[in-house]
Amino acid sequence: MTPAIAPDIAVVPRSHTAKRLSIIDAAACVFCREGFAGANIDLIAAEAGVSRQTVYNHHGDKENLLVAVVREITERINAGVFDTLATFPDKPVDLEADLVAFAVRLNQNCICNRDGKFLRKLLHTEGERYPALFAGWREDGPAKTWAALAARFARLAHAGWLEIDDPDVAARQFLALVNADLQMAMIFGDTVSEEQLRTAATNAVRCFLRAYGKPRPAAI
Amino acid sequence: MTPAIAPDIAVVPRSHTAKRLSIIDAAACVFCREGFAGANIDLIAAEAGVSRQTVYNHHGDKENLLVAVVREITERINAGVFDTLATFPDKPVDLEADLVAFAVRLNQNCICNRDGKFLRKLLHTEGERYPALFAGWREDGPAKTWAALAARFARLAHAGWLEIDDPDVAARQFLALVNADLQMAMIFGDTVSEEQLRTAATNAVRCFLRAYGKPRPAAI
Amino acid sequence: MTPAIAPDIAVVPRSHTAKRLSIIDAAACVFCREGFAGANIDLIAAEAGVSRQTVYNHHGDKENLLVAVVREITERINAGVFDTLATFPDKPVDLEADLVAFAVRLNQNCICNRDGKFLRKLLHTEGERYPALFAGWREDGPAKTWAALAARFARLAHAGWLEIDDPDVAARQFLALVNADLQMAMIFGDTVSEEQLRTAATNAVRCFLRAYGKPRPAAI
Amino acid sequence: MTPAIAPDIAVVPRSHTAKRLSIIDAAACVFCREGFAGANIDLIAAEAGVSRQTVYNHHGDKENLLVAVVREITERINAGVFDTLATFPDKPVDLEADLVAFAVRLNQNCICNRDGKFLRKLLHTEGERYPALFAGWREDGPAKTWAALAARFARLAHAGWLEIDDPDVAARQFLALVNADLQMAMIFGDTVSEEQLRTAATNAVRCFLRAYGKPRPAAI
DNA sequence: AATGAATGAGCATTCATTCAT
DNA sequence: CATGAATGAATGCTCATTCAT
Repeated sequence: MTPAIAPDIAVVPRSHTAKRLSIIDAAACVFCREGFAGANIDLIAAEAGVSRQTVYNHHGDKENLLVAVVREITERINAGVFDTLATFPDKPVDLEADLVAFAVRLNQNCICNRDGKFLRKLLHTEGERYPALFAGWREDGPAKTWAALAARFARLAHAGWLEIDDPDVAARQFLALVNADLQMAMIFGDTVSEEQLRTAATNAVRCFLRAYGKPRPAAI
Repeated sequence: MTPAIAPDIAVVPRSHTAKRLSIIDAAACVFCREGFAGANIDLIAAEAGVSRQTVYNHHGDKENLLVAVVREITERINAGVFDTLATFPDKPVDLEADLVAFAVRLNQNCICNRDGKFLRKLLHTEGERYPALFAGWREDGPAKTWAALAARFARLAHAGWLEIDDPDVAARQFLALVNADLQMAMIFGDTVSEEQLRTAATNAVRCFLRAYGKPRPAAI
Repeated sequence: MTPAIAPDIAVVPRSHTAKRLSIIDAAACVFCREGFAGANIDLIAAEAGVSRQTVYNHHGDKENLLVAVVREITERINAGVFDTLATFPDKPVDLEADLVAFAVRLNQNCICNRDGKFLRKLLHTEGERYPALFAGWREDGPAKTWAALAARFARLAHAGWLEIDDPDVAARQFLALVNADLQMAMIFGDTVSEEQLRTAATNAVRCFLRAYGKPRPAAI
Repeated sequence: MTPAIAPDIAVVPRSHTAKRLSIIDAAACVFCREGFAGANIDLIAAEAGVSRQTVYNHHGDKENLLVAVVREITERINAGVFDTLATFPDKPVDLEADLVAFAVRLNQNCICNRDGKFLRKLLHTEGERYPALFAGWREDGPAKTWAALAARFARLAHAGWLEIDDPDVAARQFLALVNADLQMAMIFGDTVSEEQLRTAATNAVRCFLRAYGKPRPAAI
């Protein structure tokens, strides 16, 4: 009955973790759609494919479940943002093209994807009521990613690609520009095409470079 | 029962309209704080200083009340935006200073005030679920205000103050930049100081002008 | 619309108070039958002939309802005990007969009646879990009634009818004897006949007088 | 699976019976604390140090478990009472001292101990609802112990130590007096000191002997 | 228009009980 | 025998909505 192959050792925990994850995903989905108060635990359970009891066994409480969801999502988002930040064009060939590609990745992987949408909605619906819920995210998320992005801009400035007074401000502005054309779509849940992503990124980067770009640095 | 004397005509309707307004204000407040599902009609009634029945007499239904709230708020917001747009510096003296003042007004009167916050929250919490609710706003709001702002930019460009390819894009970018520094504060309901408003506007306008400004047009 | 006759003035409050009382009575009944945990608020409401909401409007909470029940019952019991104490034979003609009559009244009006049964059951089922609930009762009930009864015995002793060392002990013993024959019946909710009451009282008083009675005091 | 060697025979059954007992003890404890309806099988299992399944394996049902608890406790109580009855002073030297010692033992071993408390609570909480549960106890318990005690008193009376009309009544009264001073403490679960026990017993016996004692019989 | 009650639905949560591993 | 999940029924409580006064 118990085969000798290793993977099975992981079977029970896997199903456990898998259930945990599917619960959190379903909960995120329902919380976003209906808000915390409007979310129905039975619906979450059904959407996760588990019984109501399992939800309670795993998370004990609706509020607890929200906490777990926020934690999970913010962790994923943070990880995604840092991954994407790592693709920032430190030694660009064609700065505009590189920044556009970067902006597209940012939108695709962090802002316009499922998790990004969840986080944004949760922030707006519950951010003011449970600030503590998002305190961790603020510290590990924006506080650090904005600084990291600012550092990249500062390096580009130092290398002669950009002309920037305050890299922090520039970083926030870059992100604001990158989102400028997509906000409405995301609020109403419209699906965003690749082309829209690219256009938005291009618009943003062009504006950004008109503001802060320098006539390409002297090549050595 | 309805006497013919004038005073009464004023008294009853006034209190009627006043109640209507206070109900809508209270409802807006509670809907934003608690979300539609979490909002309690008794609480709204209490916060409006009227009885539950009066709420039903006026609006008939929770959903109806939401509709009324959205209508009222979007109307106010739209009016405010157009009022503020009217203060756009068409014939600027000091373009940067004029744009900064404009941006401050925009934030102060349309985006960071009570109604702006309400609309933003409602958009995020209910926008995806009841897109129809906001269809009117989209048409009368962003669609027109963005165009109007784009037209102003186009005129400035034509007058030699700006160098713009696509005024629509520039308008969206201007708005995005104006909000860049304040989003987090607004999500968490922090109070925003005058100075923060001014700094945010200054940052935004500087970036915008670095991107699209021209060495002041030749004065005649 | 408002008739001049007095009774009507009391109509609304009456129904309110009447409902309050019927809720408490029903709750007492159900709490005793099923215990606090087993009591079903819907059942209480039904038994009281009101809607569930009315129960919540009046008492807010299951626990609160229990508190109200205990308060009401202990008040009634205390009042009944003091009323009965007032019938204690201070200047007896036939001491035995007088004490028997007193004991019968005590059992009938305070111990074997509905309220007495309720209080006893609540004491046993919830006394250890919510001692605070009954703190008031202990102070205003036993503490005072025992003392009052002891005082009566002391006076009888002083008048030469009894020979008592410690009136407090005697009072407790009198009560214990009065109940000796009825405990089992009350635990199982058997109905107690008048005759049983009288026999129990007679047995108790005979024992008590054999222990503490004096060969009738010298008549003047 | 079940080896033929003796030790195992002892081990498995022992643990089995031990578990059975610890389940019943835990159940008794929880039933008394929370009442039947409020008792949680998981809690009982945890308190017994076994798994929920084991509880079901042993007793099959919550109601069944209650039956087992009542059976066990009443058996223990009955056994205890008869053991104590066996220590009744049949040929007393100092009747008062002997009866006091007997009363102390009675309280200590049968009434104020864990089982006594459990039985009393169960009687009050479930006695009226499930009279059948306690039918066995009534027959094997009070019916017999009261008779046995009455017989002892009758013998003492015959031997000239007591003067009693109805030994049954005297037996009930003795028990009532013995408990008079401790009821309140037991209802609220207060711990009862040795001294309190002795005082209560002394008070009771003094009263009893004043009522029924005779100037010590002439020694032969 | 306000107040209090009622109705009926909904929902979070608990729990007894069973099943598979 | 333990663990964890599942099922299904309760149950406390809230709430939208209506009605009567």
